[in-house]
Amino acid sequence: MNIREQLTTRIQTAMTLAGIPAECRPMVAAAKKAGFGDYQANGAMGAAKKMGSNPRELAAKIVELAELDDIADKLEIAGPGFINIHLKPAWLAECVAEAEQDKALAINPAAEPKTIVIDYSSPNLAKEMHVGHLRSSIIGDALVRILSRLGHKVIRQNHVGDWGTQFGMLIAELEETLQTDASAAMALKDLEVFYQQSKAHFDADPAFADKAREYVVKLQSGDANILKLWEQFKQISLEHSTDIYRKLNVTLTDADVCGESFYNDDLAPLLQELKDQQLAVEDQGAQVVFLAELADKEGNPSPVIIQKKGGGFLYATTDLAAIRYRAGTLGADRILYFIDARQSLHMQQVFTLARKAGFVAAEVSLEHHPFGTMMGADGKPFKTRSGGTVKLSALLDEAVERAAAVVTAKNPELKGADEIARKVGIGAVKYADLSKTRTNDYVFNWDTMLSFEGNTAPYLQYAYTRIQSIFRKADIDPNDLTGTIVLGCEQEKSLAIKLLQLGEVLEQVAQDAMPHLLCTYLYDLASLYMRFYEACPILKSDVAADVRASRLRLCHAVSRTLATGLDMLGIEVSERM
RNA sequence: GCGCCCGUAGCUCAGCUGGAUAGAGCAUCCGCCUUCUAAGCGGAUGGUCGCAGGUUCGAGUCCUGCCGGGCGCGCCA
Repeated sequence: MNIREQLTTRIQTAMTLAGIPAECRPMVAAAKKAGFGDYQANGAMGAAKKMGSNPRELAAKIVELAELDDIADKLEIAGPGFINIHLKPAWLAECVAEAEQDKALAINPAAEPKTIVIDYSSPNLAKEMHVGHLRSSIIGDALVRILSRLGHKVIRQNHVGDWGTQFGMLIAELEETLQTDASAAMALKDLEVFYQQSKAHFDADPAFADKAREYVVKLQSGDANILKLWEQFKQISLEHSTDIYRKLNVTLTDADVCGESFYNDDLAPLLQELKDQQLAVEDQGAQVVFLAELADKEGNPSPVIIQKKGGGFLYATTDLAAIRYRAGTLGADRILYFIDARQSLHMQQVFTLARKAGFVAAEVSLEHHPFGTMMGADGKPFKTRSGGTVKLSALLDEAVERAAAVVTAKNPELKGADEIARKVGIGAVKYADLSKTRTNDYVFNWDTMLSFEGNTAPYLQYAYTRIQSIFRKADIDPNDLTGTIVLGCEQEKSLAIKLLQLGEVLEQVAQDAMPHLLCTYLYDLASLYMRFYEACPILKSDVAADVRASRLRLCHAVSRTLATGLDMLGIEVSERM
């Protein structure tokens, strides 16, 4: 089901019959205003310009030739040559009825299913997850869910930081702690504290610092004892992350972890290949690739350091190994990176070099989908009151607490309030982020996100429960509804059209990795439902049985669409709230 | 210095391949509960789309310059 696609096909045909060149698109879009019909085709004006003819006359010709009798009531020409399309309520009703019954809500699966690798979350295991990991985790996970539902093969890659010099220090500290403390789990209960403790130890005690450095070397050379400690550390740190993912309702599991250490053995051969291709050259003792593709105005090429003076590798090296693995071994058609906008240059370098070195074929799409910084109310990066980094676990706990306060204040007798507060609180945090344009910075505000007014998760969740309440009241199973859907009034028709647009929206979200478009869609849908709810009684005694049945099916289509849409954003709904 | 991103209502944000009178929510004001959850709905007020040019039938959207803000720019990741 895709109204826009159907209209596009048919109007394109009419345009061809009218002698319009094929490169002129029909430009079909949902109507921008209530008075302009349901959909509009704006292609006549562009075509007329190209052909040097009169746009209104051309529009008239297209209207005359277009075969839309089965789906449209009338086509009108307005302004300089807009074609306004009024869809047939009976046809819309049929389509909605089909979607309401269909397991997949009549969403068209992707025409060509692809293998899509998604790199997201990727915390540093040396430390606790903090707010800086929030956006990548939830935006990336939303795309995982959406692309999966469209029928793509999605491979999650949690590129965790589990390697590097800091691990020498941490392992040395862990070893010492284990001599007095019984368990590693206890010692690493608070990763942040442990990190600071080791750092202080490292700075204060030269002997310890030497040991830390020695352990880095031992780790890299594969010393069994050191590796065992490292594994232990990794394991416990990963459990922290997994806890966060569960709390956040993010689908990542241990199976998706493919961290920096995974590529260790590949780094030296990779460098050798770059040297063999004469891409990497020695410069000031380091191995560097100069990319003319990213040169500045004066023609100075952009340098990428592949190997440090001392022989160590950098994250560019690891990222190159990773991208080659993803394109090659994993067989990706698209590789999506959900990484902070500040790393744009780095990503561009990696992409450019990966192509140049032949690590990634031209057909494979490499996409950095950057996002902005999370800001506090003061417009500066979000921090604790004392200026520290906000831990993700603390943030999520606070979200649930605040949601509990709001929920119990509104509805003191609510049963299962804890579970509902969890869904509302976590949903609010995620939705606040997902609903903003990804590339912009956004202002984090508890009151706004937990409000039941406006474009928020609680508003959408409430719309869903309101519908469930109707089904309870009527004592019916919404899956067993029968009867014909009839779109008798404007509110019902607008609602039906919106319901049928889910597929269009998902297609665009899948293409541009912009989940806020889905949020906007769901908010529009919920708003239209609320209007319908006010205007169209369902269970009242004076409502005829057939009207009641029709409206119940509409309700069901809306509740399924809301639940499915929110699920694709990783947000849960409740039967009551 | 160079590069990338951003600048839309008092605040938070939309605005899709250039399209019709630039839209929501909050806040402010006015209405609507003997009626399916008023956690809602309807209405009003509020704009030199940072500034100046340009491209064209048409620019918030594309191009150039400027102003203002953020971020990045070879041995951290």
